[in-house]
Amino acid sequence: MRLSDTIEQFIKDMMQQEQQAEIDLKRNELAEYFHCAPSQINYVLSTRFTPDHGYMTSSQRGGGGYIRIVRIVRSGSEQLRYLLNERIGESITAGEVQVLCSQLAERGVITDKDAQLMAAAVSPAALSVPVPEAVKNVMRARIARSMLLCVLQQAGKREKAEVKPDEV
Amino acid sequence: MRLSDTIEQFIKDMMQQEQQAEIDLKRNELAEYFHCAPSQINYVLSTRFTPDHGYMTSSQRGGGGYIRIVRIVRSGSEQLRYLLNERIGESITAGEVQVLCSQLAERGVITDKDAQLMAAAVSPAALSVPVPEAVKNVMRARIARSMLLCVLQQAGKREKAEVKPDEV
DNA sequence: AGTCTATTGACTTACTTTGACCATTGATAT
DNA sequence: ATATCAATGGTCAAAGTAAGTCAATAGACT
Repeated sequence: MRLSDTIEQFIKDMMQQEQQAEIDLKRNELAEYFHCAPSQINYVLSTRFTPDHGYMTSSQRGGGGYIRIVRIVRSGSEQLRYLLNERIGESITAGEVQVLCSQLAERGVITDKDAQLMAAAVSPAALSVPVPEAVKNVMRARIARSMLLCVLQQAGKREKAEVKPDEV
Repeated sequence: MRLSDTIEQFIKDMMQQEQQAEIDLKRNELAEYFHCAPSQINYVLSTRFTPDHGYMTSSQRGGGGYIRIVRIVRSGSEQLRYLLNERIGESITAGEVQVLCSQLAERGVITDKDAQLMAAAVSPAALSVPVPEAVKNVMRARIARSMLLCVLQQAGKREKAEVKPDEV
């Protein structure tokens, strides 16, 4: 088995074992544990813990630094996943985003307010900068995806909070 | 946990506990208490108690000197207007937007979720397109303004519905 | 052989902590 | 009044810590 696979499994086991959808790692410690270059950890993250794989990562440098991996809960709305994986492609218009968000609101996946907020983020006014329209639409796709991913991740947190209310 | 974070929390707890929007500290005493260099206190102030974080600081040197930290108090709509008209200019970074949104959430102007949503809209991932960083920051300013305007309008609607006249 | 995946290491960027030196203030002595 | 001094706080750059990037190299699998 390749090292990358081992590290991937190690991290997943860790999350499994701790019943956590979120885990903090020390890049250097992990690297030392597996006797590899620290950047190997980044490789594993970027090839196996991406949003497409159902994970999001963030990190902090400097003293007390860390790498945080969050698993996006798999039970999110079907519609949301469809939008993320298929509907929104490389490029999308402001009008399309607006329609999609309204639909999400109608189905109760997000609030009306958030639908408006997301539409505002990709509105023509928001991107009024001398950049070709084609590029703007690529940005709209990324902005929309980034926000929907955020919603999906929050859905996971809420679920957990509701399922395990005491335990605090 | 980092020393900086510990000191930050210590100061906030102190203000919380005294129910005060204002507190006076002795730099040297604090530093001694935490066994650190006095300038560490300045570091904490300049990275965690800035106007963006909702605080202002002043100080006096010499015998009987002190450091004063004041929590800025503004109503939700005042805060939104301040951000729209003064704070967000032509250009802003992703990090700054993130701090400002957290602050709005902390003050209950928006939810934590919406703060994350807005931060996601201007995150590096959302704008990962081959465009100069300077241009991206101009776009961030416009996107943020567009979203905050949206929040302000929504707040206005609710106010009307709940019959809360001026305050704006 | 050629291509895709994995590994490594040199270099870069980000955040924190410390310390040497500077500036200001109030009290005290002349 | 003025000079001096002790008690504060401020600044800034260096050192320390930890993660990110990227391109060269190495393996693995057609």
